[in-house]
Amino acid sequence: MPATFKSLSELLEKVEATKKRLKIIDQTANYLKTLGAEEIESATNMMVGRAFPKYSQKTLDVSWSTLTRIFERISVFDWDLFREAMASTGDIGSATKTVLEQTKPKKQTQLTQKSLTITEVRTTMEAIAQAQGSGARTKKERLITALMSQATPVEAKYLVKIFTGEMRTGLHEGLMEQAVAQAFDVPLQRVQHASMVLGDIGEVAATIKTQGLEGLEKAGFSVFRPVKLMLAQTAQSVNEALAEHGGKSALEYKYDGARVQIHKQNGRIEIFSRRLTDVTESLPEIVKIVEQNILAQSIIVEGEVISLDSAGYPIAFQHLMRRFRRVHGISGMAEKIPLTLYLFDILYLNGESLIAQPYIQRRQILSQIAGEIPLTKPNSHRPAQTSRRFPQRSHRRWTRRLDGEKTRQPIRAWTQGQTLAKNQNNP
DNA sequence: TTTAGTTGACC
DNA sequence: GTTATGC
DNA sequence: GCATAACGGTCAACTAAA
Repeated sequence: MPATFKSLSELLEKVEATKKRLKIIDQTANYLKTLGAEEIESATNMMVGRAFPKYSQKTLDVSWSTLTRIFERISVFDWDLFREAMASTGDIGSATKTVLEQTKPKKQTQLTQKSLTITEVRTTMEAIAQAQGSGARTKKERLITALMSQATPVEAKYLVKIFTGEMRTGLHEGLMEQAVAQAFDVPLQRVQHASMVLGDIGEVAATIKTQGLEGLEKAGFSVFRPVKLMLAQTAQSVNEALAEHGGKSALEYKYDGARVQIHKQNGRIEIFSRRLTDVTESLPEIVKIVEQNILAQSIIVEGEVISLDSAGYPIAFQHLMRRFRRVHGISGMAEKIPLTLYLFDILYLNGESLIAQPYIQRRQILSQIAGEIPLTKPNSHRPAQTSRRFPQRSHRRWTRRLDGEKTRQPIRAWTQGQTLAKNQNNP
């Protein structure tokens, strides 16, 4: 029997009620066990506040403003009560529930009405994401209205939370990985690895559900499926970071640009942003650079895209931003704001994952396959001198805006000081 | 055709 | 990206 | 101590309204 959205809402109510992480994991794990193969990916993503898998390019394009109009239409929305509830909980979803509980809907809801299933909610959300072009707003609103009028106040609360992307239940992706591991009695490390290479924890849950531990062990990088990135952590000082690494550290300059993940196979190239958005179309010259330089058959590399002005200095980040996600006037802007790529890591090469390889090894392989593409500049000092010699503060300088006006704001320049990425696989 | 409002995304 | 907060 | 939630500033796309 398909799981109801009500069951998911009730689980999240229990999760929200506690701050104890072990309890959250326990309750979530027990709930995951009750789900079927066809709904577990949707449910898992909804629980962590996503309508779709992390790697998915779909967006709902719905937020609080749209929801407000809808609630005004389907019920007598008590704004004083809403404000009061917002003040006490600070949570839009909770406030919505409070209001809906105390207001009578305009339309009579049938007591015998069949309750929403998780799969139905996903299907409607697909349709909402699909609605584009003229009349899209109306269509989205109609679909949301249909969903909301079938929902109880508690369900509406979590629909709102998913729409706005603000869950505030304490059940975040890290805990969900633990819950999945516990529910299916598989090693946490396996789950975490699969979550990284598959780019989505919901997909991991579905894989285990249908293929068991065996399926999990088979999970590996797949070209054109964006990978969950390893994020850097900041330290108070260079010495603190060096200590964290336990003796062996590599230092590189961190460029104030945009991080990209580049996939290539059989001549096809795709570029993803930090949040796994496909930005290939916006960056034609980066595609060209990769095409001309990286000859490997299949590859996943990471780099930083920055823009240099005519004098060879990097421009301020806000100018660079105008290139990303742009779909109009790309070639014109490409002339005004030309982009440069610096590579800093390689995750996958010709069918082999490289993340278990030490940093030195990966860097070596990267330099061999990069062609003329520069790598991020490494530190060249000896360890004893590192702390003293490596730049620890931003270089500040004046820059010119693209329109020629001189800006008064100093910008973060070429070197931003040390940032030492703690590599979970190779500390 | 222009302007305003909304949304999402990057650091 | 930075800062605040709760285990 | 650690991980995450919550926040800020800026920009472009998109749809609806003027």
